[in-house]
Amino acid sequence: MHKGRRMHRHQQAIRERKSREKDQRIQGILAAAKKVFFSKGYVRTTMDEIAFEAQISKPTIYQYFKTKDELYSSLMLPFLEEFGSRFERIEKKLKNGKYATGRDLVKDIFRLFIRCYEHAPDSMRVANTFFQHQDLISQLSQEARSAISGKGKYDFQIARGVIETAIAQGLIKDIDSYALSDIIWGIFLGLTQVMDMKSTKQGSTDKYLKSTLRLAERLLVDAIVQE
Amino acid sequence: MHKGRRMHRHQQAIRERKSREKDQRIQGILAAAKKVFFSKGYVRTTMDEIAFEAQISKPTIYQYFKTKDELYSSLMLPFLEEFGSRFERIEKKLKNGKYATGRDLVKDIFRLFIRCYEHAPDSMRVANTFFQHQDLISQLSQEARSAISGKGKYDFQIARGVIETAIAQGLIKDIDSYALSDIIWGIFLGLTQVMDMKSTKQGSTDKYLKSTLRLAERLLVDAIVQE
DNA sequence: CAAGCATTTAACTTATAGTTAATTATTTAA
DNA sequence: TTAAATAATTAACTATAAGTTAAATGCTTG
Repeated sequence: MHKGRRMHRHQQAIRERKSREKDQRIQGILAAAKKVFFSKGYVRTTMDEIAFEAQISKPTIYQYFKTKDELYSSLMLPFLEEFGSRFERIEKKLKNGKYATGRDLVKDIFRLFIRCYEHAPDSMRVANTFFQHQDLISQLSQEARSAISGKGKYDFQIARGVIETAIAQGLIKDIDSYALSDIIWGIFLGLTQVMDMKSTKQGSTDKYLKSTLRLAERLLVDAIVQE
Repeated sequence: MHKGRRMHRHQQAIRERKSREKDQRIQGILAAAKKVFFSKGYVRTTMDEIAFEAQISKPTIYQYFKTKDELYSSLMLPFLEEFGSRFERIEKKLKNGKYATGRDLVKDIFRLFIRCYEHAPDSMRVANTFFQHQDLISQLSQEARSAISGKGKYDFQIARGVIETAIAQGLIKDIDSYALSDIIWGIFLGLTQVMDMKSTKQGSTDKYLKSTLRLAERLLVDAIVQE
């Protein structure tokens, strides 16, 4: 009986390691893919190059990702998750009555966007480019599609919930929360893109993006904060 | 002598017709390309299908457009031109002192975006997706690249000029005109994209986009108009 | 009618996504 | 220690699409 139980624990441990290794492999592929997709763009990225970058063979990639599209889309998930969890923190703070003014709330929301951008600017760009490929989304496997659009919808929802709570608390003016949350997302998405359009090179862009976001924040505060 | 002159005029007329026909051919290709690119997206669009849609053969396309990328990018030009000329009209009106309030000016700017969107929503979307393909731009022929980026820069400039003039006239508050014009472009670009993200289907989107834009307009007016 | 032009046809080359089967290496369980 | 299972690699393959080419066709002009 003892032996049987030890055995079982051993197998358990092995399964854990295997799953860990599998995860590492997937992470390795994702990291390589992100690097190549970001530097070359979707169209000019080849699976062979990703395999080379990840130091594995091409069929191995296909063992973990059905298609190029699916690999590309998978880069979105961790990013959307980070957005969501950061929003959740703001939501918690808001529900605990930690925001004295709407200004503070808006400041935190903008800080969230900037942090996400700073934390992973390449992911951010990949995310932005992803949304242009509407046609890709529909081609994904059911699984991948529902995972991504689910996370995306969740992020939208939680952002809207934050706005609604803020309105209920009288922190910001009574405005259509759907539209307002779309506007805030839109400002951020649009601004990062405008920046990318204007300067082919990077570098000084980040600083300018941040100062422009600060102005956008100020304008938004002027427009929506309840005095 | 008479005969020689008539001859010359005749040749001239023929050259004109030829150039007109050439232009028609190009327009036909562009129209077909726009249709296919918009319905299928860049990746899944084939040159054979564009040729079929335009009712010409594939090599003929390559007579007018070096590559698929260049054809894709060329769809941008008329769009950027329309933007520019609409902005020029606003600029003229502004310089003639036709705007009594900043609110009227902002309203016209938003109307401009909505008109461009209504007039050619597919171009608008193509334009949006175009800017994600940073990698495409660098691959274009010198000619195509400078034409597009030139027009794009011009549009940015004229928008900024309008804002500066409005500030000088005391219609809107004294705000960094570069940043403010980026924010306005960003709102529009971002919002159309957020809309595209949220609804895979179209239809009701347009109405919702317009009402959201109206809210954005109101917020912007509240934030930047000088009272 | 002959010369010049744009267009088409039909083939081709090249690149890449995606797949497969045989082989090799590694790990596990007895 | 060894047989079985697992995972990866190799090296091929298919299919599709971009881009090219040359010869043939037809239309316009002089």
